[in-house]
Amino acid sequence: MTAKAGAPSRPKASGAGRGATRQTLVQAAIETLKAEGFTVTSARAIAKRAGCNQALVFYHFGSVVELLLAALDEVSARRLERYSAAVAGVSSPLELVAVATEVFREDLDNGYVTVLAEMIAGTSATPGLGKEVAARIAPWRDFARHAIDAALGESPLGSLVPTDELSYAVVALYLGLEMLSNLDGDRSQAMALFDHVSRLATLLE
Amino acid sequence: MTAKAGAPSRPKASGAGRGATRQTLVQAAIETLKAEGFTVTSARAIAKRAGCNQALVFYHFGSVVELLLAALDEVSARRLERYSAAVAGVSSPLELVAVATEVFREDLDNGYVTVLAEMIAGTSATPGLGKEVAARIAPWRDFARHAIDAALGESPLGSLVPTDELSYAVVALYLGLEMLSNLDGDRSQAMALFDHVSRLATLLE
DNA sequence: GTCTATACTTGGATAGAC
DNA sequence: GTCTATCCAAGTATAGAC
Repeated sequence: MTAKAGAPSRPKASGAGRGATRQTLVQAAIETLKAEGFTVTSARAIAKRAGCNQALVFYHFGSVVELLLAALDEVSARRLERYSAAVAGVSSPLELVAVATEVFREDLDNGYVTVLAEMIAGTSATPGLGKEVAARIAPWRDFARHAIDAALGESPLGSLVPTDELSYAVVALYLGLEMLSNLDGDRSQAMALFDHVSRLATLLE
Repeated sequence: MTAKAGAPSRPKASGAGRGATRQTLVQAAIETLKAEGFTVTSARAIAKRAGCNQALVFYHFGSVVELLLAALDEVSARRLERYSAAVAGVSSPLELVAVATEVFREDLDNGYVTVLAEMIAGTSATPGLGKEVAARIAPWRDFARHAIDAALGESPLGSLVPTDELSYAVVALYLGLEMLSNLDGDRSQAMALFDHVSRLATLLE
């Protein structure tokens, strides 16, 4: 076998191929979703941002929705990587809250969760999309559970609050806070909340 | 002056007029948003459900977005009325959680919060829509704060957790839970969470 | 106040040249 | 693999008859 990495003469409808144009389209899809929203994110809009032709969307991904799912995959992967790094040294609730506050700010600045929110928005428009999006959120919850376990450790709080349900609530709350903050462009309310939770965590130490 | 209730010879672009067709259109808009989602909720789709002509949307509301905002107004008013009635006799955290569980189930069954979620979704597509939607969420938060105040009463918990920030978190969490539950059509996770919060509230009594 | 008809725009998707 | 050209469907919005 040669070292050639499998020339995609017949490209798959989905998956994270490494072709240059593919990656450009995925990145352009992310930026369009963030800047314009689901309803405006058409094949033409994405292609324009990517500096290529509209037909390439269908050649590489088969449909616009497939490209959008690839974009969500990409964002999700990037964020999980970042979260994992940020949470690596955490061993107390106070530290975890500090990290959560920081990544929340990052997500808001970069519009990462907006991508997810827009995909959720489009869910009811496309049959079967809901299941796909839900599958891409599952790892976030797993991650949250893991981080909470690590932070609570042997503390008595761990038995009082089952991390299973707590992690689900955390993901829901995180999503809701991002959406509300985006709505009126005012993050101060969410930040005040993080602040207070941080103070509560201090009391626990 | 006659008893005639102000014949709308020149209809306003917004507002909750009482004309029969207006109300029919608003109701149809709500149902279309719930069943089809923001992206599919066009003037044509709404009119079809209302059993009238597409042009009437523009005659009565000026644009599709204005009609959608009127629909959100209507849903918000209905839900607040229902919430207020349900929460009237509540005087303890345990009772409040029970009521919250019940209205959450109702909202999910009837797709009320879906309407809000879809509007939030469409926010990035229409400039200025975000501010309008945010203004319509504000009363929900006021209501939550009021209900929490009433349930916590003089309890020491009231001073530990500022209801100002707690009410914001509750609205965000509620929104996030509805969205996640809708995504995969599985409400059991959210229900398990309500269950556990209820058990925690019991411990407080 | 409600309808039909229509002008105009945008988007998904495909065919075929290069 | 990328482009041009094109078809077709659907949407917003308006004009004008009734």
